[in-house]
Amino acid sequence: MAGRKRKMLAMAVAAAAPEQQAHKQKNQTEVKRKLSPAKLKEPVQGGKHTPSAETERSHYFTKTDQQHRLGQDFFNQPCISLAKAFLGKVLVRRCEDGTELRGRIVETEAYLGGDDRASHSAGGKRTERNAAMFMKPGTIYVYPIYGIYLCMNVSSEGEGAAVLLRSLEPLQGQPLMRQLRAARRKEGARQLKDKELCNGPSKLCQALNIPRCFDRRDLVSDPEVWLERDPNTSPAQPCDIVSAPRVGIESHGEWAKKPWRFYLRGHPCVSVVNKEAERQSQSGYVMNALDVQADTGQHNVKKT
DNA sequence: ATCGGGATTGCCT
DNA sequence: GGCAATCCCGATG
Repeated sequence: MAGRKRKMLAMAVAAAAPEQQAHKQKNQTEVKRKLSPAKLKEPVQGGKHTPSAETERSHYFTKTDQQHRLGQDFFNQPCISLAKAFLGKVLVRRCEDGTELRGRIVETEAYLGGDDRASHSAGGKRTERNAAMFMKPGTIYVYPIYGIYLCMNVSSEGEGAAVLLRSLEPLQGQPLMRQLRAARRKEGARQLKDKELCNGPSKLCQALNIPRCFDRRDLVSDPEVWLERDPNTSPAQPCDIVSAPRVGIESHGEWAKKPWRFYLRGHPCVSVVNKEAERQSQSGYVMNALDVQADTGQHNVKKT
């Protein structure tokens, strides 16, 4: 089952995407070690290159930072719609030292306000904790769970509605992700596979170093965390998306059954596979997303 | 001031 | 596959 080639169509993706014009270019000048977007070759040697060189040789010094960043328009959609639209998009975390961590979103859950009893904002309930759910679309909602973990959401349109990010496919910065994740694990535990780095809502917070204080930050404008489209991947088709009941909320009866968890069919980084839901929708598309990670997985096993 | 539960994870059997 | 870990937040008195 090994070496299938990445199959995603590299065709025109460029269509209907409003480009949020970048904010400050200041990143440009203070870059210490910027990584090439496509490859992940050696970090650039010390700060020897000049800003003008960056501008000229855009191949090596692309400012992908802001180029592919998703703007306010993207987040301005209803919760369920946004939860699906997230699939395939790339979450980026720019760390203190300039290191950028990237992961492709492969699993989400929609939590509506109002009637949705499983939501923190059920019945319009508004507290200090969930205030971010009521803020403008694109606002990050980070909350602690079970005393030890964090979960990251993004507010959408709709009063009190937000999307939970449940898993990512690691794309860049896996060594640091592994380091961050290992901090919590038993000493001497086996090394995590790449696909295990971000396959869960709290795991991805650890791997991308998303702290509680990121609560209420704005994905549209924040310099340390944002969302971008992947220029090499076409948007997920409906047949690639599995809709299943959300996990971990079975105490909420009726509402626990709503199929508001969404994930890329066959993707190895999905935290919980629901075969029943996959049967119910359709089969025969299974190959697509599978190949993507088979590729990445092998890729990353070899260390940098 | 106290109490109970939780949108999970990792280790152990 | 079961279950403990761990503590913040919100509800209640």
